[in-house]
Amino acid sequence: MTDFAPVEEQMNILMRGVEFGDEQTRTNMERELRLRLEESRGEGRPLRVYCGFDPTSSDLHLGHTVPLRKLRQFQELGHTVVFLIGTFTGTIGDPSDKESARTQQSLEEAMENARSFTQQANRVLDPEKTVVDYNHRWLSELDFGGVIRLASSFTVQQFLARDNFSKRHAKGEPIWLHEFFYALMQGYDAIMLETDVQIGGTDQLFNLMAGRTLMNARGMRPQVVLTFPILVGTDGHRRMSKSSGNHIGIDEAPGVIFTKVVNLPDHTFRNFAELVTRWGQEEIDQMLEQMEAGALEPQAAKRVLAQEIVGIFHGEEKAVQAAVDAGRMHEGAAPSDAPQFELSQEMNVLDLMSAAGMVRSKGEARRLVQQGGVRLNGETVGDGVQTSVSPNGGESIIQVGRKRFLRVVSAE
RNA sequence: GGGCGGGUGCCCGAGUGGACAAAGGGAUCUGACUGUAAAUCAGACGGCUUUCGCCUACGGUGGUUCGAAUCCGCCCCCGCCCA
Repeated sequence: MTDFAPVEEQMNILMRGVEFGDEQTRTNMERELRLRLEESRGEGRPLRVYCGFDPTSSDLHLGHTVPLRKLRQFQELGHTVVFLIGTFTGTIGDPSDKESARTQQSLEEAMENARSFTQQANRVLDPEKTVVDYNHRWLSELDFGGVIRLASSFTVQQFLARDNFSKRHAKGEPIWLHEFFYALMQGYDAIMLETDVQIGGTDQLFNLMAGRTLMNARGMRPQVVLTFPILVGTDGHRRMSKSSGNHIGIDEAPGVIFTKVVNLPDHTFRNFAELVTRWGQEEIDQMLEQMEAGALEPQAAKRVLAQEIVGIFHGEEKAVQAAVDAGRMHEGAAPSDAPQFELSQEMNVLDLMSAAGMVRSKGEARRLVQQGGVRLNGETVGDGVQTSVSPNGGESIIQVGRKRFLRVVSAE
């Protein structure tokens, strides 16, 4: 039998970073969680905690790591964590993201994505203590009568009250009927998993609450829900997501993550520091104060942040290297992880850029040269056709703009 | 089922027979400036091509026309209102 830490000690860790946007909800959830922890400790029974993830892409980004790290905390306190992959929900399309409201994937695609997804999640979770499950297992078994019974717990008004739907309704944008079922599906997940706690982003509050409603309707004890602030993307405003193209993937190269973090708008510092670093609150507040007072350059602060984030996913060594590379790039030198191209015959700069995949088309390469954006060994290329590189055994560096580098070496 | 309004490039959106690879904005990229940022300014922004030019593109398809994103037929899809 597991020995659990004192309840207040657990509460301290678990409630950190939790945000509901509503005081009453917070008070209620805090009370319910405390009660469950007390029971858990008394009975020596771990709580079942879950969070669902959409396998819409095969890569995890920093936004995903926020709930993952909370799951990790539950694991470390001895509770059972279910990493649920929305293999079925993914085939429906997520209404929280208007772009993907209609994109529906096949189960095969979802399973395929789920594989690398899980692998990446294991960098944050403790694989030994994680139960991985897939919701198509029960959702695809549900018959129409079952769906209707779930639906009968809600009114249309309840759904229309949801921000996401009411906005689209007001603007005359499509709201698909199947999107309503998304909440039902998530709620059904909670029922089937018999969860004690479900966590998610604040944008998921409605869905998590729907789970409570459904559990209640079934005579089950409603799950405790904990929600977390949304991590913004590299644009500094919209929620981080791959489809918005403002994501920072945890599987991206150290140098890429480092650069993306340093280039974040200053005002996102708190958001990132609180949600994706291992730093304590005091430490973060102190940095913010120093920045406020002008004692700490935001740029320098973001470099520290970048190194911390790279360190979390790639280790300290890579993080230091990324910082060094960033410095080199600033001076116009190629970073250590610059892609390499093996040249076997003399080529002009345009063909070379195109062959190496630095540009989408030769037209783009031509334009970049015209705009003075291409340098060969530090010298701006004036004519992409006249300037060529030959495989003479040495190394040449082609640079596009400030951050795209290519090492050209001779093929054997 | 009926009436009306729509479907345009990565996104939003103008364009209702030739001057349209298609206004404008956003996103993105390059240059200047700068804190490797933001803001600002300048330029670029379908593909091939040194240039001329050619090809592909305005929901789909078939027409009309010397010529269509623009007109006509059929089909698919969305919104609003009525039932």
